[in-house]
Amino acid sequence: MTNPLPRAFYARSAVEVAPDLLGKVLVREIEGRRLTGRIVEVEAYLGSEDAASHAFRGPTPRNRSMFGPPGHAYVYLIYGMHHCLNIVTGPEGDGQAVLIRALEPLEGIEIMRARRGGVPDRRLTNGPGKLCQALGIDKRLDGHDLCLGETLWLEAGRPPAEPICAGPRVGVRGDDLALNRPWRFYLKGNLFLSPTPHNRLPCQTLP
DNA sequence: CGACAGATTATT
DNA sequence: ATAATCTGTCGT
Repeated sequence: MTNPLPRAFYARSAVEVAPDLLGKVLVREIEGRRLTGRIVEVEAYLGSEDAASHAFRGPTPRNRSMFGPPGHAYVYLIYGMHHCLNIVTGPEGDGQAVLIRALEPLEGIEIMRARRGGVPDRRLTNGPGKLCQALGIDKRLDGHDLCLGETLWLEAGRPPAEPICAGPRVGVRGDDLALNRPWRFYLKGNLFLSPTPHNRLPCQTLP
């Protein structure tokens, strides 16, 4: 039996859901094998009010799942070669989502190593494109319902012991407001964070 | 329709 | 620093 997080968990603002996703377990079932990782870094994106969001200018063929119901996956191809996994949140039609930026590998590490070409374990899932490659996530999963408990879903984990930090989002462009919003959330000091310079900057610790 | 930037990564 | 090369946006 699987125990996916319920739709109600996702039916809130991305800015609320994002920090709550830290410590949750992402489960990918592929050919009967479980590949899982603990979520350690995320970024929240809103819709028409967030100049850094794919949803800022409204629906397109690529981002249409962002405008669907919460609790579904939004998977897109970036730079023509890497996939990124988002979790759709908020009310349907709003275009909110949370980007999963880094995982701490839990189960299926052997398979992740094979999929990632034998890089050191520290680099298996420490970036949005890397974790998709490690878990075999691509556009076929775009629009997938995460509340079914099939193929791809999320489960509750132990509440994180590490403090939660918030800072500016990585690699985004937009107006000053979008650049400065502290909507990147991560577990302080975790070894599997993405290799961004922000890791070394002082962070605002959430209560 | 052509140019170009991009929620990235591995390599030079 | 740069290449890999898919999408969307903006300008001609």
